[in-house]
Amino acid sequence: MDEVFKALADASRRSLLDRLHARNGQTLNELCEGLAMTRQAVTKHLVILEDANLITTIRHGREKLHYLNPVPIHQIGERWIRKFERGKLAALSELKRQLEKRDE
Amino acid sequence: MDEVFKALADASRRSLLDRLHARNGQTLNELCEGLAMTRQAVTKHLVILEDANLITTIRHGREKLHYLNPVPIHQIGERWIRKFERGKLAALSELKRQLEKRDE
DNA sequence: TTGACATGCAACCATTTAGTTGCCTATTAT
DNA sequence: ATAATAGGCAACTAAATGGTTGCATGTCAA
Repeated sequence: MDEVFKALADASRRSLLDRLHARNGQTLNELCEGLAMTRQAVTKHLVILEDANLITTIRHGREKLHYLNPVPIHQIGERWIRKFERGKLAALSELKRQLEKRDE
Repeated sequence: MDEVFKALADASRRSLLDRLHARNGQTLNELCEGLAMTRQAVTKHLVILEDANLITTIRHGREKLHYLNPVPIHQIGERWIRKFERGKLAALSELKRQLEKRDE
């Protein structure tokens, strides 16, 4: 879980996930196109994404295809985000109450 | 948005958010209790969380109370997580198809 | 079979990050 | 008034991070 959060912390990596979301199964070179970064830098990002299980790769001859794995993202939504959303309204009204109390 | 992802990338900071979720409105010293970290380290984490708008603070005499702001977390769920969940089933079946194709 | 293409590996570098220590300031309680 | 308490500021450090360059390897096409 920590690996996933760390992987998502970088804007370049999130953008790579966006690209794969737009078109799944791209090669390394395809993912490099238009980025202000060397191929090796992109490779490193992809390795981090793969270690976090956010993408899966398949060698196809001399090319490597990258596929999005949406499961970890979903899990973050389920196990983390939702927990905070449950208490959302309660937390906000509590905050409001305290803010008003400050001016007494 | 980037600030929020960066803020969430650290396990200590996520744990601080958890603590506030369990009990809102804690002081700095309360948040330090039981942590293997100096008070100053915790302060730094709290500043990062505050800059990312994940918490709000109120000075109350000589103490500083910390309140959770669930809005940015909710936004990540809305603007980011959900986007990937939409294509989830499609992506998985596509992945399955490709994995099977590999063995041809 | 040989050249071009797609990717991998490793060493190196600058910056950011997470943490520390030491000292200072403001508020409260005795 | 003064001691204890709650927190703030700044300088420093070690390790992690994001990037580079140079070279090596494996695969495909002419």
